[in-house]
Amino acid sequence: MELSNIVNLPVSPINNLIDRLNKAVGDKMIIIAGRCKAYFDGRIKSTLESGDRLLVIKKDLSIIMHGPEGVKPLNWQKPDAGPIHFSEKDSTLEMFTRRKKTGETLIVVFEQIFTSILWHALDGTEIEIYGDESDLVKYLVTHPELIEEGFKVVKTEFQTKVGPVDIKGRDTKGREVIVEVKKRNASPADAHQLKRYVEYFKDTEKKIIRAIMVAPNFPKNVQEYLEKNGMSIKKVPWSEIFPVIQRPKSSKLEDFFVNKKEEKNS
Amino acid sequence: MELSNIVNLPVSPINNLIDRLNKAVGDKMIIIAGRCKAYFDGRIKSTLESGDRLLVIKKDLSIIMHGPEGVKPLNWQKPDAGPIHFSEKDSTLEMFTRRKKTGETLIVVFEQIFTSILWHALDGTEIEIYGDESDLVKYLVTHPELIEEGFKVVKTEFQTKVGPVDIKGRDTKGREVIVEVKKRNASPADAHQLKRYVEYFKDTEKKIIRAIMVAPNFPKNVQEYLEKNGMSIKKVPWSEIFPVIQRPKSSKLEDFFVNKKEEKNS
DNA sequence: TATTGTATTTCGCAT
DNA sequence: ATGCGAAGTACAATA
Repeated sequence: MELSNIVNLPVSPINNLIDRLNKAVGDKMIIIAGRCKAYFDGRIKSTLESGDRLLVIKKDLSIIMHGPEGVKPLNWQKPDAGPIHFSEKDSTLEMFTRRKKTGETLIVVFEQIFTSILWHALDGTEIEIYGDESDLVKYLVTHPELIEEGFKVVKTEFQTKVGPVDIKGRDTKGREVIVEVKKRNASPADAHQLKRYVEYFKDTEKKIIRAIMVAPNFPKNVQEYLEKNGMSIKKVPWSEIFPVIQRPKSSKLEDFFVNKKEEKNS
Repeated sequence: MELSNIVNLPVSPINNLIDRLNKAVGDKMIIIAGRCKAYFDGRIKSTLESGDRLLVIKKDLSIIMHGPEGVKPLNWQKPDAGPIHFSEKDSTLEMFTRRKKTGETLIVVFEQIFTSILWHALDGTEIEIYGDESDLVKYLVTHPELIEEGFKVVKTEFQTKVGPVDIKGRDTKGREVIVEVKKRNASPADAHQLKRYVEYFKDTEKKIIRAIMVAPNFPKNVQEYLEKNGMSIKKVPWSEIFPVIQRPKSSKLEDFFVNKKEEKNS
């Protein structure tokens, strides 16, 4: 990877700054720390009174403006915001952008600029994630006993008219079973959704089918609703199966599963 | 508002840098542009191979790490991430934080630092937003004919045992009506929720009550479900009522409504 | 403090 | 494109 270069821009004279900012748009990452107001109009309108903000314009023309607190930006624009233009307005620096298609408009007016940086930042490799719901299904497929003793997986993650089914299988008595996998505690809506699956199979395919909901925990009313309607519950503590680590070692899902199996066999 | 101060930190000697970073944690906004790897472990795990990143640590101990593209951070931590500590590891700068309660861990290892900034950024006034769901309800209250000819509002945004009700009112025949307001197209879940309200009133208060769902549009299946279950639909094109503007003029919801009324009267 | 519901949700997938 | 559910959702309001 070649070396990135970075420039700390002098903020005055302002004409020179504006010129360099406009030239950097779409090419370098632009970082401006300053005091500004902002106006957004799109699906909603918002105005932001004067305050200290960190404005970042990336080379894909996405815009992010952060205040002193919180993870969520105060204003933003998704990539390809539209032409971004800097100009001087009454000795302030104004950034204007308007997305043609949607009319979303973001205007930022800097009264003061504390520092400004242009950075030719380069992509690294992509992020890898595991532990999402699809991974939970994959994990259950390799550990079907977690669902029920003797459970046999037949099919996973397929579509039906009433929605996607996580796992279909058979129990020890050969009965058909559908399994709904939840990463978080089961909600009433989840329970109702599962019931709709069962009714779908009963109504349209004339099949009585068992249903098991897998989740780390079940609120009492949800558990009652499920059991009252002939469905089963199975608690699976995902947080223990996908535990937090002290220090990073392996990043691949496969490696993680291998480790888990070794632990089991040892 | 007092003047913010900002410091562009020399990145070497590294010991001095680490010292100043650790002292700034929780006090100043820390901005680091550099090449780094990152490791996160929490509800999911993620690893991020080496690349150019912008790391921001705010005074509320929220952490945001951005790559060269996109609005969404590559890694982040919500406020009060836990103790954040910088240290030297084999001539790299390592940031480590672990949230005690959840075990969420984020480690960032900088191989190179291009620039580093400490900024005593100050809060401005809060953002004002309008056009959110609560504003839609307020708008309907001042324009009840949009719901139904002759509709009279009785009560808005109040709680019931089955959840919040947007608007309660009476129709021309004096019948009680509840109105569910949606900013986006109505979903099956929305329809089901509204049905639960009706059933709640029927079961627990022994009242037959009408229900109207307001949304910009209704997918066919949702419309069928609603009408089959005795509920009404009303299309309200919010995008035309809250249009995008060309240039910001007024920011207050009240002003906007005033303008709308003037337009109507003229 | 825990739960609930909105969001310029965003994001991804299937239709 | 549209619809629908999940998200390391984030965040505010509420019980």
